[in-house]
Amino acid sequence: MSGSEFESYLPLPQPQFNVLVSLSGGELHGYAIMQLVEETSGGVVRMGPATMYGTLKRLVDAALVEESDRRPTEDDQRRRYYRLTDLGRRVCMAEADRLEALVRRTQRNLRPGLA
Amino acid sequence: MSGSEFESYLPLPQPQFNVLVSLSGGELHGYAIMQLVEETSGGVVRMGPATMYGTLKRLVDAALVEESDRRPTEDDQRRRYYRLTDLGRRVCMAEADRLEALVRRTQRNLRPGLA
DNA sequence: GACACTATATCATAGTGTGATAGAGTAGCG
DNA sequence: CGCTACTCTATCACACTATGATATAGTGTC
Repeated sequence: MSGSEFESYLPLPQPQFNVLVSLSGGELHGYAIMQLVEETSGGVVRMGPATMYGTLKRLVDAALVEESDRRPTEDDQRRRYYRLTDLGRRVCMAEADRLEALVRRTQRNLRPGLA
Repeated sequence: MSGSEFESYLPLPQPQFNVLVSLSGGELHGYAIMQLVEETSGGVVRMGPATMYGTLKRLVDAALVEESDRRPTEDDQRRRYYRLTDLGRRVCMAEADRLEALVRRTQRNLRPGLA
């Protein structure tokens, strides 16, 4: 009837979706995610370390994200890199589709009739 | 630098956005919103009464939604109708724009490279 | 008038989100 | 070097949100 079999993960809490989207562009370490989320949202979405690392932990526990063992040598050794799992990629897309429908409905209802 | 002046309301908690989108199609009573959210999400998003009425209360307190004094005569008298305020309409659009950017980024990053 | 459903409402609790804070590694500089 | 500023991960304590369960009452139908 509906769509994918990932619905049990949906709707994704906002910080989790933000992190998944950030990682959709390639693997990153936590601090970089924090900065990226703030940057790409134009400063609207601010994610402090507590939100960041808590969210990351939940995503790893849910197997949507995994830690990469790769550590580029020229890197700061503290950095821990994370990447999407295949499941995470699919869930992220499913959530994006869900949100897209909401966005379209909003725009259809609200754009034409600006009082 | 950024966009609208509604950023202090963003990001909107998910249930609040769901309610605003539901009301973007016209005024509704609470029970109808509950059903509409579940229907339009294909059953993925389920909003029980506690979430519904709690969310509605917050939206009214924030002046994004207001109760309509109109009561269609043929109606069940218990029903209380709600509608978007002008502010609510703008905030809803701003949130939709924010989400649209995330959705696009996800699709751009994830659609092409389906392993 | 009994029964199923609609409709609003609240409580108690679980689960998330968040600022503050800590502490260690890194980089530059005098 | 020793100082300072910044990066990076991490956790605590608290506030806020979300939710299932439950209550109560109106509506419709047989």
